[in-house]
Amino acid sequence: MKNLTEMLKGVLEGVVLQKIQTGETYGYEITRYLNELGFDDIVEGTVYTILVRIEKKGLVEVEKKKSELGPARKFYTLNAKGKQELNDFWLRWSFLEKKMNEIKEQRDV
Amino acid sequence: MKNLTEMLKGVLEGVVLQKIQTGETYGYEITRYLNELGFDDIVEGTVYTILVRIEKKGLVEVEKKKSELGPARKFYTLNAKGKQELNDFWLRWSFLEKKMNEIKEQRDV
DNA sequence: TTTCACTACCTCGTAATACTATATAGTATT
DNA sequence: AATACTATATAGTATTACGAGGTAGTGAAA
Repeated sequence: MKNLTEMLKGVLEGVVLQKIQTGETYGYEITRYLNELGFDDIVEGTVYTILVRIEKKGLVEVEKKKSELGPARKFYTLNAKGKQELNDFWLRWSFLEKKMNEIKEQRDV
Repeated sequence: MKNLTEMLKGVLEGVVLQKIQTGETYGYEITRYLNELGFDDIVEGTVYTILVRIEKKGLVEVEKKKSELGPARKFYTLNAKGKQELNDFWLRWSFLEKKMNEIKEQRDV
């Protein structure tokens, strides 16, 4: 999907938090997940930026583990604050989704 | 709704375009509309920057008309390019909404 | 053994966008 | 005269995703 960049602002971080909550994961894997999901244009740089940010915000715990395939991986897990933030994120999303549907209905009026 | 700012990026412009398509309107009225809809924190400055932007992009026609209540109003209407852009906007939104629902379903898995 | 592919992380600079704050001005009411 | 409401405008700021590049480990092919 083209021109999605601006629409992803304020959304992508929540998606990453959700992915982490679903199960311990790391940057490279998150990028692959997003690409497979259909967010083709999301590159590693974008994901790492988000990971640095959520770590600075204190939303995650980080653990470095060796990989058999390459360099060590940095695994992320949500802490209490991260779970709270994820919950708030979905509340924001639901609000927006509801409002957008109200607006959308005027489309063919 | 708090902390909605980032999530509105890439969305608000589309909402404004939709409002204009629904019927000839102007900045002050658009701001009131958004506030009534539940986007309480959106102020006039935000709307006017969007209006300047979509005019520069050539998505709208502008007509100045006198008002009985105050200074003259600048009325906006969508042109062909604006209608195309609005259509593209809803396609982007639908894509994102669909993907977000897929992601959201993992929440309680 | 060296070259390539894949895995994996990191960071600087840029563009786009919403918001803050402030200014200007017309009309009506008190 | 002062206030409230209507109405437009813009310069500066913060946040965010992205582009472009760099570093490094492992294993397979050349």
